[in-house]
Amino acid sequence: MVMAEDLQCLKSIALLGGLSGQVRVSSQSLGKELDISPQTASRRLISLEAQGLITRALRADGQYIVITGAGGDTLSKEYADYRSIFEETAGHTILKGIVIDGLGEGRYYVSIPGYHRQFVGRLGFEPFPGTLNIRLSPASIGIRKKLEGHRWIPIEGFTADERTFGGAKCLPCKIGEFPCAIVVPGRSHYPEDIIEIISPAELRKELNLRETDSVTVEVAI
Amino acid sequence: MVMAEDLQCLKSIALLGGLSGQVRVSSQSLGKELDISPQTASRRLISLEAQGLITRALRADGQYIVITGAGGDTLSKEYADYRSIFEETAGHTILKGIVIDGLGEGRYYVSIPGYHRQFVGRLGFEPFPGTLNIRLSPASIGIRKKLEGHRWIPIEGFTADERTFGGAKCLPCKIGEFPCAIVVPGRSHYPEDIIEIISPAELRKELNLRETDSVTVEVAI
DNA sequence: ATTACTAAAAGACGAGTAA
DNA sequence: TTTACTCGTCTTTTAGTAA
Repeated sequence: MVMAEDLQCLKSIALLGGLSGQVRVSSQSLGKELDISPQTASRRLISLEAQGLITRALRADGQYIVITGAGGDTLSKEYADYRSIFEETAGHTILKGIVIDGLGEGRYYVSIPGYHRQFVGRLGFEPFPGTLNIRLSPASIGIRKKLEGHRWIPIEGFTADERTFGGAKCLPCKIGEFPCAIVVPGRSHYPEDIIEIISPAELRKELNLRETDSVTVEVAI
Repeated sequence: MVMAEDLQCLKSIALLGGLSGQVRVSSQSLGKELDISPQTASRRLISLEAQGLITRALRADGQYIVITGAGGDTLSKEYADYRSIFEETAGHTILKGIVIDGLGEGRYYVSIPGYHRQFVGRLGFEPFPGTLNIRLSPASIGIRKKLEGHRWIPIEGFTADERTFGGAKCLPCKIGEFPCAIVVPGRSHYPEDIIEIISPAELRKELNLRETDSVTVEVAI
């Protein structure tokens, strides 16, 4: 991983136009920009070059710098991070994670008529009796939080056979081409890194998913 | 200015959802994420809190962190930097700089009939006899480089009175509500931090500009 | 498991300097 | 003016430890 200071330095060069072509930079000018000494600035440039992030052409009056492909990639990744912090990806949000084994609870709940009826009526599909459990990647946990503000479909709680069944909420989504929904129980303190998916298809079979396989869930905005 | 490492740390918290609400972070998990020791991670969090960029609620099992408004602003500035590196601002590009005194050359050249005729014909306005010279800010120098790929309007060179006059190119733009054009001489090695503006209006007078006043030039894409 | 201290080790910084 | 070295200083890091 590129060190934070090097990245900061690379960004400055990019702002000066280093991605579009040669930029004249001196240790002093760069130092002023970043509030560091010219010596340190010089060292940073040497370091960036050693990492293959920039190429330098030294002249008497300074150095002409171009950001390499690798350097551009580095910046681009950083940019993607910021985009995922501030924007929802145009039109859809992506959650990534790995398949984990559920506790078999999903299978039980989905088959209870009081829930089943609501799933069919409000989601528009007949859920396969079972859920796909996904452990989200750290970054996806953050993205998932933003989904809280979306239009979740409520599943009402009810009483049957002298037992109370709690409410829940669903968010329609897709895995590959399969329509799905994220289901979150209403009250209980649900772990934030895990989501449960229901779908009319048996996703594990259809997508040939095993434990620890990675999956991508797409939520339309 | 926020230190590069602190910023990196703040970004990680944002990716985990710290902008939308509380995030549970431990020194260890953060350390793993950033490839630093838990001790250092702990120190970073303390530092971020001291700078008012996050608030922390310590519990036995870790700490619950929220990014403050100031923290969000910091990230937002960074995001803006990356946007200006990778995107052209939607619909228009902004160059900023300060007014500097020209050498009076502009006045001379604009009044030469061979040029004057072309300006009128190709730019659609009769230029005031004089140019506004602007020294671009460091960041704008980078942005200006991207403009190289735009559709510049050529001004042909010619010979008159046994003298050759070199070609140039123009890029229509606006300062405030005044239509203008950036003029760049064809051959000569023109300093990259300076642009020359022509306009039908006497901009210095109309906009009450004096030396070192800052100006914003808007180029439509 | 945590956080966060102290103290030793490592590493970065910038002044000075040469080219 | 530059770059980039050396070197002494100071900061940062991490191990160890306590709570």
